[in-house]
Amino acid sequence: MGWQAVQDEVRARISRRVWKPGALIPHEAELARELGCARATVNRALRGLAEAGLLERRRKAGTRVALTPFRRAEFTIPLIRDEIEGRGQRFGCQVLSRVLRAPPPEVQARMEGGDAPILYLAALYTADNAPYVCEDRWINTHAIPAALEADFTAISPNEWLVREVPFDGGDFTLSALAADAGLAERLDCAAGSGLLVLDRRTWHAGQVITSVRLVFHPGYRMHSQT
Amino acid sequence: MGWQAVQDEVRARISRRVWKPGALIPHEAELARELGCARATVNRALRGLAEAGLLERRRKAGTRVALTPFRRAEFTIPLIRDEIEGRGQRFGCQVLSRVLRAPPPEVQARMEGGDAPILYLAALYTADNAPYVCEDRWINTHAIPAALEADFTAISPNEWLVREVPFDGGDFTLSALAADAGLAERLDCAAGSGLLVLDRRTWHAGQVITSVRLVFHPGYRMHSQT
DNA sequence: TCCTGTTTTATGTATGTACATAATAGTGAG
DNA sequence: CTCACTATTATGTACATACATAAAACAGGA
Repeated sequence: MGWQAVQDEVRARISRRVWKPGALIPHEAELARELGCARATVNRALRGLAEAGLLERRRKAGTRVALTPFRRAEFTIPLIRDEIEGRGQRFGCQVLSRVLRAPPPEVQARMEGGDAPILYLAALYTADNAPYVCEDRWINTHAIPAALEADFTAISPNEWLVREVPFDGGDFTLSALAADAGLAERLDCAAGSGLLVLDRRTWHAGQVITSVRLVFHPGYRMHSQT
Repeated sequence: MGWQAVQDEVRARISRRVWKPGALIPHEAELARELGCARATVNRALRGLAEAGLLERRRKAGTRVALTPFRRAEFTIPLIRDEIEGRGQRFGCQVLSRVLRAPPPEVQARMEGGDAPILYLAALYTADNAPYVCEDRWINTHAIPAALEADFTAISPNEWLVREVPFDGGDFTLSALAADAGLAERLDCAAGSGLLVLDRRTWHAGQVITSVRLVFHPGYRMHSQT
């Protein structure tokens, strides 16, 4: 029995409630004997299920079925160009604004960089010329001076950064917003529409490289499976 | 060198661009020799980084640094009670409605169950008596007849289902909505507020068990890190 | 040139063994 | 009874070895 088969068997037993939520399951050595494989194989299978949140494991205490499984969800952050072209539509990007300016207080807080002027970019991404998502981006020009020279009409800010700048992590939040007059115009939608908002920060070597807010067109959805 | 140390070393080399995006990295056996450990250890480390999206691996072709890392994001679906009590607020749940009725077409499509009447529940979750999130839930009573007898005043629908019903997967979408008059009243907010919406489906044995829409109070945010 | 079948190679998986580690369970002294 | 120490035990990790598998690279023939 390979580790995938062991996983399937364990999943099935949990699903059929042979092993109930919160219950202790047999230890690795016993499962290995029962299923006719090495303990390493069982370990591989159970470790995977624990990472998926289906099991909870502790040394000596053993392995038990999670009380609330499927709480962890994974989704892939959209690469806007791929998302649009993947549906057979034509991708477009217009840079609406590009200035050096002092960030507003909430951006200062997010970027932890004080009130020195940094690069601000406003862009609109379109699918078949229809507004798809608008982007407000702040770039830490102290960490990335090259951003001052980059030509963001030839390549989108996001693609330039991904290509040119190393980074090693980030965080983001999802929220909702009602379209004010300015957003309604940029996204060509009714004022007051509910809009999905993604705020993202990207890090490298302990510094915030860039902070970006994406406001999606009305009706946009993010999907995920568990 | 343990597998964690190997991971750290590889992360560092990617971060410092010793290995650039898209580039091939040395194969496992060579890394094992260089770092002074067994191939299995290197395999464990690299497999983890590939799962995290930092590397791309293919048999025979080798391992290369991902062009767009950090596209995968994981977050934990909130357990409403925990989320509220975790902030030191008082959790509350009122069931506003509970009827057997034919689901509207979009719910029929989501539940793949036709137009036979099923159980509909509307509830409001509160934090310190302030509306926190409102829930519209449909329960497949053919799969879960016990739901017809359950007392959802003593326990929230969500908690009852998690406790009583086995399930083995689900999916969800995140979107945004402008509050209409009804939602504004339920959530005690201004009509037209932008609201975050989570639509979730839960499966067991090939059937949709329950479909639920959560509409969060204005200003609600979901967080994640990569 | 193009197709086809063969070789080569890097990753993927399985196994037995050994030891490390964390945390429970048990023991004994006070 | 309580505290401190010890033994036990299930998981965690490391390693050497072996074989499986996918896919690129190569060779040979039409």
